[in-house]
Amino acid sequence: MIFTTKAEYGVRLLVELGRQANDAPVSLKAIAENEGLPLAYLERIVALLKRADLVESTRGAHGGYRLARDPESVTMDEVVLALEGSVAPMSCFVDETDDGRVLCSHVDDGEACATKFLWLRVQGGVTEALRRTTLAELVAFSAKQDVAQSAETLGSALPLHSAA
Amino acid sequence: MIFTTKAEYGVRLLVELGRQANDAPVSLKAIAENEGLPLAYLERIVALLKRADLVESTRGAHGGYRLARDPESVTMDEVVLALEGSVAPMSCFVDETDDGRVLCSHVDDGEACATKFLWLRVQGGVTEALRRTTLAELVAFSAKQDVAQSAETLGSALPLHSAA
DNA sequence: CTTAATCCTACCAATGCGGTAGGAGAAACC
DNA sequence: GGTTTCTCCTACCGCATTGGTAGGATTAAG
Repeated sequence: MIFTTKAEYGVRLLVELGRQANDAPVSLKAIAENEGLPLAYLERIVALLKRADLVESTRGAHGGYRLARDPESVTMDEVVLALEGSVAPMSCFVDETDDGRVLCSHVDDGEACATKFLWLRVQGGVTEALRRTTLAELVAFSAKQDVAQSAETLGSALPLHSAA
Repeated sequence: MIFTTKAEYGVRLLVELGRQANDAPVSLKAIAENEGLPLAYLERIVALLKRADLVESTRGAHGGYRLARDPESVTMDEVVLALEGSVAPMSCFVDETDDGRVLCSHVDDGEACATKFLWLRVQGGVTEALRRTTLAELVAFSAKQDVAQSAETLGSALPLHSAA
């Protein structure tokens, strides 16, 4: 498994916030009910997003969370970094270098890892895929799915659950 | 963490076998000592590789393992699939479809996952990186490292404890 | 001052991972 | 034929992490 539910729930949370057109804060309780996720667990997850300045919060009644930045500018690699810590292909990749880029620890014990070469490629593939996906894109996707689904459940003749 | 030590050790094992020029089988004990890995654990790992027809074994004294195929033709996505089961970005990706391609389980409970869209991209990035890396490439890389290292530690230009 | 929300921290069960132990078969070599 | 050296197989175990809960403090609206 590459990611844990932290990433899953955290991204969903952000998408949910992104769907909100106005800038009124959304309570975690609403999101938890909407997505069917445990509230107490979401609280800990949203804390990670806040620490990374991806969401803002207002406390007290009628409070909640809203996106701190334009969804277009939020790329998934920052999001996943905030949620999962870092994307390390292998346990020997200790997270040293500032922003998620990690390097192998046993560089030269005996023979230099041929595996390191491989894992670096994999890591590149993952971070590239994450970086080229923005929150806005996911929000748009989710909105499209909504349309498709309501059409399908209503029995109309509109495009089905395909992407286009 | 994307991969466990199964992938790490398994790939190393294959590289070690690939370094062997002749077709004489190599014992796990030799590999374990060479790489500093626990023998009993390697036994379980190599069983996965054998089940996937990536290595052949001969039992008894002077027995051991050898590659079952040309290293050029062995891509890392088969290897990792054999070792790790499947590369699933998220726990909701249950491995159904034959060869490692996995799909999301909660396709349409409430709203169709925008996250699924993301994880599929990530999975694509990983498998693509794995598929374009062959065992032969890793073996060559490891050999190159040997030369560089022996030159550096000995100051001479002779091969060190390499296969030949 | 009650209510609804964010915050914070400690706790807990289950799972999986890395590793060990102890053998049982199979082939080479004396 | 027996010993040695391997592959094979299965059960076990400590440990860390994950996913989730509990309980409460703080803050602000009404």
